[in-house]
Amino acid sequence: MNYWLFKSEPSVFSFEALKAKGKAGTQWDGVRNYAARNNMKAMQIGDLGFFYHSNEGLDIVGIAEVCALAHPDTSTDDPRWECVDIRAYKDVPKPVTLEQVKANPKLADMALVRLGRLSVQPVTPAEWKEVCRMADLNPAP
DNA sequence: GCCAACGTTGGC
DNA sequence: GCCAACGTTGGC
Repeated sequence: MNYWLFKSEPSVFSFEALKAKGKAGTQWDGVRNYAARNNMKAMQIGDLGFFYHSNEGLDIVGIAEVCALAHPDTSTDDPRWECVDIRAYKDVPKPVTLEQVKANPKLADMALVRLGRLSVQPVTPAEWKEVCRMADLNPAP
């Protein structure tokens, strides 16, 4: 099991929108960045990822579950781009803001802080546990 | 709305 | 293969 973080602008696709997709979830399309794509290719069914709202909110609002392995992104003809499918796993009881993440020394190396623009990021088990603790999600899934 | 950071593109 | 120009992202 690996942990990840998915970024999305809520005005384009929010966690609420993901929940509305139900168990089938949706393909996480539109990613046009090699590092982000490589992260998706490394994902396995059942992997979990934080769902982060960028631009508005600036907080981790929920957890998503990978429900299909990387496959061609149907939103483009370019065969380089692949994506996984994700579905909503659960809300976090208390959203964790970027400000809180930045203020926590344990999370100083998180990609969210260091690689601000990467849209699909890996999260270490230690970071996962810490953010879950901050979100009042005990035990961490 | 601005601007910094950074990834990608394309000319050489 | 380098590097300058450009476009996009995302925090503020």
